[in-house]
Amino acid sequence: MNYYKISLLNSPIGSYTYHFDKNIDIGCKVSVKLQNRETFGVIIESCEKPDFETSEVLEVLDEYYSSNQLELAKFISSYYICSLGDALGIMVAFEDDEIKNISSDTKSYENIELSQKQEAALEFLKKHTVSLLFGDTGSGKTEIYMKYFEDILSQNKRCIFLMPEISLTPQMDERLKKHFGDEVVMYHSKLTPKNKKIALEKIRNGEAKIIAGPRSALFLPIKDLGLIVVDEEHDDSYKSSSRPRYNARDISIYMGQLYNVPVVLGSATPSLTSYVKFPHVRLKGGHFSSEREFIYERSAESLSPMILNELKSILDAKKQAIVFIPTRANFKYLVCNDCGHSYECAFCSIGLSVHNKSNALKCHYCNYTQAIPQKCSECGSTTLVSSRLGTAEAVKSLNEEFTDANIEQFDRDVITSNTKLKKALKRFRDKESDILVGTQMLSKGHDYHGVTLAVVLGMDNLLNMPDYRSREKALSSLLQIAGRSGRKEVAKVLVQSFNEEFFKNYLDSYESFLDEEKIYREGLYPPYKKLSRLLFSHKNGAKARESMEEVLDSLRDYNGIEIVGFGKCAIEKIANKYRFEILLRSDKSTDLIKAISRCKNDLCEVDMDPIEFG
DNA sequence: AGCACGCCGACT
DNA sequence: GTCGGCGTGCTC
Repeated sequence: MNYYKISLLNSPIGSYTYHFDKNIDIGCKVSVKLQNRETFGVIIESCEKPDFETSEVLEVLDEYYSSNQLELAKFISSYYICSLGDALGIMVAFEDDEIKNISSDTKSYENIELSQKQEAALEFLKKHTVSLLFGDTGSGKTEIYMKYFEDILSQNKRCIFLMPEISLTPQMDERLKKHFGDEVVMYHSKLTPKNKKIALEKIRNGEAKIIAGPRSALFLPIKDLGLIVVDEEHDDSYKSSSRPRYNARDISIYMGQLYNVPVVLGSATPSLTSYVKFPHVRLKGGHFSSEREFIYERSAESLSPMILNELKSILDAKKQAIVFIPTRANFKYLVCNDCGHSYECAFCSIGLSVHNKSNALKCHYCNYTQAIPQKCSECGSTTLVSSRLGTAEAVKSLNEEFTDANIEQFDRDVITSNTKLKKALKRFRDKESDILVGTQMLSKGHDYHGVTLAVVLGMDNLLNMPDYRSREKALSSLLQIAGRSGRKEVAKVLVQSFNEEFFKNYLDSYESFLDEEKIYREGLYPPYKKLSRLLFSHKNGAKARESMEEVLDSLRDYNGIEIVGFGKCAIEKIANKYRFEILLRSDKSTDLIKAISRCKNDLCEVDMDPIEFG
């Protein structure tokens, strides 16, 4: 009889021992019985007969995880401190199907003309195992990627092309498909089961040469990998916010070493971390040699007369504008003007957002919804005031102001599907709509050729977030939005902020910002220090606190780690669970990992290299 | 993570 | 009496 240590997929428990009469290869996916249910597991190693009773493996499937996948999973499980089963759970297994050897004869593509600068940049990327393509919006990063892809494809190898958000970039999709045809396969969670199956089959049999998608595209059954490109590498959506809380950008670097393939990170506003760690090549200026005029308005957030004036002249000239506001709904808060009572979610310590269209107060964390009250539930006063302008309200006001214009809301309350996204973008491109009012979604990789005015609100809210990256986040947001406009002609960017000095200093040179930010981070924050955040959440607040204190006590015995702070989270309660945290800092991630894996208890959730501090 | 087991309050 | 709430603890 053979005995095997088996990791249970998507289970937090460690590996268990099962037996089987025949030999099973390491990495095979099997089904096993656990308590009363059937679950999937992966053969990790064979072992001696243990001194307890074992169950039999129910079935050996024809799926398997490659040795590279197993090694990657082991790395993820140790670095992000999760079970091997959790790490393997984010991966898609290989199948024993035949690899179609589709003509390795070089397909001919429409020629991409690279400028000399682009050519030089490509040469730079090819010379380094990990490199950063630091190129302004419109400087032609995509052409460089595509040329690099052609090169890898001609060696009959595959490319992974990571993009920030699920299908948020139909333009990128079209562009790649136009050039590479069905050699490009998009893979993301929103695919229908049928399309998912088709995509996976192409990936498994090798027909897919460029596998494009969000962070999960990193873990697909790809053979003969030749290159990983991480576009918009600064984007926060590369960090997973559920277990395992991995960062796909960092995993890409690890995979580059594991698979011995080059990794290219690309961004117009690279993260300080990548800028410090990897050699970069700088591409300045856009194709359209456009200029942008930045205008500042020192004012609290509102659609001020100045903004309305600017928008009016754009509309009069039959041109287009985008308006950025980092807040959804009509307003973020509702407060009684008489007694000061503010409306909070019943289950989260978060203000409820005002959604006039559905006459609802909504919690953006747990989706709790209640009707908008007519009078204060505490004192009966009818003077309830809303604050913090949101996209829906801005659209409403602008519609009242400019009755002839077509103004569209562009956020995830309205753009709920890929189709709606494409349609909204098409209407804007065809000039059926004049102004787009949106959140971060506005800045995610779309080109708006006709836009000559970008209005940017709420930057001070971003800048004042209690987050060591708030400056980086605010400045990069502003630059990303500004980069969306004026792709053909001179454009204005109107920024409403009390922090003109900060933004003005760095707009022309993101690298000078990065260089100064280094000084601020030195000795305190990444990339110079490693951070880890331990989260404890439980319905019973006392329990969560006790659990935190227990871990805190044992952490004090470890050298090489610093306890930066502990206590209630900034958001004390989410979905009726009380939340406590410990923030740790160290020079070396190994010291953090060692201490945490020995001290953590079962309520403790580890967030290595955290980027959210709510 | 699931799922059973077990211990209390509410209802035919 | 039993149905079902969820708190606790185990799963090869």
